[in-house]
Amino acid sequence: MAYRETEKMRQRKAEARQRIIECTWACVSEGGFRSARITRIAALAGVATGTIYRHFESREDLFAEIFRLATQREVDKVAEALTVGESTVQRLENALRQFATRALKGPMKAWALIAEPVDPKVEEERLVYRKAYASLFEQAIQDGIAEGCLPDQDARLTSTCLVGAISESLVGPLSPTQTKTPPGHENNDNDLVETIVCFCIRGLTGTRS
Amino acid sequence: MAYRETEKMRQRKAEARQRIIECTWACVSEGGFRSARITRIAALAGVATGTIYRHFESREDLFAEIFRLATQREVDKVAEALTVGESTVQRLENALRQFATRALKGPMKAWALIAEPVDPKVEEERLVYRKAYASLFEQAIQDGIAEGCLPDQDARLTSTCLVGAISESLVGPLSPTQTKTPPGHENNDNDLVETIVCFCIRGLTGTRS
DNA sequence: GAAAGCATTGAATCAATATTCATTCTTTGT
DNA sequence: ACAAAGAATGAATATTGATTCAATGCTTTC
Repeated sequence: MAYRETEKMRQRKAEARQRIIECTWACVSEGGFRSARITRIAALAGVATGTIYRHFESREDLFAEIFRLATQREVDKVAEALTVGESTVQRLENALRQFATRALKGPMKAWALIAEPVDPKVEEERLVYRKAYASLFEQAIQDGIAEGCLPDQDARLTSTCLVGAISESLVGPLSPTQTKTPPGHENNDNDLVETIVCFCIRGLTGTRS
Repeated sequence: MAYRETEKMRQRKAEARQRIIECTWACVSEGGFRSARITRIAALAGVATGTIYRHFESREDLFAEIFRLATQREVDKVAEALTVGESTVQRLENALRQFATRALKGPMKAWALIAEPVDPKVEEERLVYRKAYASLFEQAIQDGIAEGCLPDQDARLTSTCLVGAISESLVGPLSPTQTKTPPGHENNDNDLVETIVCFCIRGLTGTRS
């Protein structure tokens, strides 16, 4: 026996894997999943196409992993936002605002994660993460109900409605075919976010606050 | 000159086209767009694959057409529901309920139209029709604002929120991987619909009605 | 019933990349 | 320095249905 995997090698491989992940995300951020070519990713990462397949089973698996990592970051941000605020309602508002604002800041990324047509394995991840968002909201809503600041409701369902309402109302603005704000509507984004948040909070609270 | 298209022929062609459309919709109703094979459609319609291409430019075009027809039916139903009811709010409730109820009645069809990952040309149609739904709601909301029974709001955006909230909360139940209601939850569907409608109406009105 | 023009057929072709794998290069332990 | 064990390479291959088109069959007109 003359070769055994050493720490140095393990690290080098990890770095390659990391580079592949980063370059894939770079490609996706630029044009979504569909247009991200393995050859391009390999070139960017400075490896051969074959090497990618030592690190990931298949293109779909690679994409699923990228999706998972990227979305987890977003979920974490929302979870974090959900801890900030005096009242439960404020915390929810904060989280919704965070979600929408971040999406509008990186439209192509958000589109890829929220609305781009993707292959089954990635779509599966998407469903998982939609549930993850919904679960975060669900918990907060249940807290709100317990505190008495939200009317009794099926928290699971209404949390899903929140996710749907935000996502849908962002799809138009995010859509890569019409990403540019028409002139004279520059700080529309703020109004957009506020209207969505307002709708959502009303949906939960049933008040005009 | 020995042949000119005659009425009889025109009709025969129209029938073939119609049959192709119906069989395509049958396939889609069964497994969505992705799994609808041209060969299968041709076989069902009793024509050769090549024939399909005299009636439609391409698979995508065929699908886009099928999507248009199917969705238009749904839009019409919603539009119709929107005319029934004493008050604007009741009419909106009615329309939302119609949308959700019909989707739950044909889960695979609804999934194909609302949530299945589809090719660009079909996705384009989907955007068009989401706007169509939103426009219907938008008009009603504006009426409501004018009448004073809805608070002032960006009708375009809140209508989009409605579409998003319903669609999203239906996606889970519709998803072809988990179409069966778990035992003991048989008439969940009604509660589901009512909760969604309630959320939406609250979102619009800001009251607990 | 014959010729001309269209429609239909479906096996063969195409297209577009993801994926493979024989070969080459690197690392490791003695 | 050498051999053993991996790792990396990237040109060649595989895949998968959609799409084409030469051959065949129907309709129509005279």
